[in-house]
Amino acid sequence: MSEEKKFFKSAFSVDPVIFGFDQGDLKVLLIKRGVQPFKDQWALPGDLVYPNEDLDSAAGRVLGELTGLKDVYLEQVHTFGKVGRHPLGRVITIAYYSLIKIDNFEFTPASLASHVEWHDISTIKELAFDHMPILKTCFDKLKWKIRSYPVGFELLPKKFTLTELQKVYEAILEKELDKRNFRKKLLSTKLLTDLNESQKGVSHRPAKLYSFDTAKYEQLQSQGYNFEI
Amino acid sequence: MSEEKKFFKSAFSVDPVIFGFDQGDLKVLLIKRGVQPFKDQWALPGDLVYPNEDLDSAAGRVLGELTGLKDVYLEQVHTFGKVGRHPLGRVITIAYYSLIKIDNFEFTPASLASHVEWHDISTIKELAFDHMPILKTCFDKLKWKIRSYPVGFELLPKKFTLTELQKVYEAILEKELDKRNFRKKLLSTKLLTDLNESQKGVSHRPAKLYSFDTAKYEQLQSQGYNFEI
DNA sequence: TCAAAAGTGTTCTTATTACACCCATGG
DNA sequence: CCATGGGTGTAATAAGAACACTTTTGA
Repeated sequence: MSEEKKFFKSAFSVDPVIFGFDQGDLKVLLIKRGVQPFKDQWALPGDLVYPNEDLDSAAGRVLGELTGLKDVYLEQVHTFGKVGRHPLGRVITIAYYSLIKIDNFEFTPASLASHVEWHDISTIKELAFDHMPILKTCFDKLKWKIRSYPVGFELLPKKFTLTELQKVYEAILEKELDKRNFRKKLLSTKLLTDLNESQKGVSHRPAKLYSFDTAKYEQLQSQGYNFEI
Repeated sequence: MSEEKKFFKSAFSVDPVIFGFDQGDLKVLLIKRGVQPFKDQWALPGDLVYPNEDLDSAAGRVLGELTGLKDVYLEQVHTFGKVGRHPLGRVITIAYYSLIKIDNFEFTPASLASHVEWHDISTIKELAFDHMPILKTCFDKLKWKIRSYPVGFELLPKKFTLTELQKVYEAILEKELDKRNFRKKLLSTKLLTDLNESQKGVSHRPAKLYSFDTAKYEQLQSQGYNFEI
């Protein structure tokens, strides 16, 4: 046991990559660091995990403190643990990504205190620590995920139009999709509920609103159904 | 900094799930624990990560100590960190899976010392710690991986027959595949080199031997090619 | 009446599935 | 000459890709 003491001198953190969607662009929530190391640089909003705290809970806590949101989509991606990646000691970090509905987002006191901002993912060129590769890994995972699971909806309000949904896919996959094929595919899943409502106040033909039928998806999934785009 | 001291009291381990393939069955390398906790129970061959050791290196080291092999296929899968998952303190573990060619496998002194055995994956019902869910998570990842990347070859000798390869896929995917369609698909990738050699000493028509063209795969992949089964 | 985005089907091409018989070898 | 696994092709079906015009609304 005393032999093992030397091992118990490490810490670990969680680093959630928080994705949002607005105006046709995929956004990432970053904080501007107020303290050393990497003072005044943009970083992912990570935190150390408490000794009595589960990893997923820690990621959820960081997310809640920052956004005021509970019960959002959160998924572990990869653990980064290079020796020397953190100036304070041996700290490995477990990366998560989260999908949130930006319109629900409220700045909490904690997030007002420091600088917290949405950044268009395509404009992020430099981050503190090893946060650039973490961001890339999480984005790649999201790219894969959205083709096999219906997670795109997590970025949209409950009621959305098909064009909005298509723009989510286009922003994440970084390529344009054919409107007719996209609609055909999505509607053929039978997982979109036509709400018989329309957009209001747009100066063009108003689009129909849909919602995603989570219950039906879960029921189909339990029977072996796979959502594929 | 003293405030942060309380965080630096944790340890982390790596737990590689080592897959092998023999006689048509997918195998996992397990050790029988010689010490408490979980003495005399089967477990994944994990170890604590040294303070000055990278995570991937640690997983490679454990693998090398146990099997005598270097440079084998190794991939990080997921990090398990529930409070209380380890009796000695806060220990989170980073799970890896590895694919090795069983015919290269040699017991090293380290592995002779303790009990080390290949177990047919379908027969494993109970493991020490939280190693059952770790095993399941790694197996699920391998199932996914083999459909999108040519990793099945890692489990076979350099020269193999198409039937052997098919059996690898069937063992991992846990379902039977059509012989003609499987061969058509694999040969259409143009990534198998026909060695113009045949099996020797089998009491039936001898099968042709193939090898996987890694260089060609990497070249195609860099041009955006996706291997899909 | 104009601008802007919504909505809608068909054809062509490609990939997937299902399926049965002859072949080469060792015993 | 028998038992064993190796090796091969085609037809039917399903999925994916390409493509252009009409509709509805607010200004």
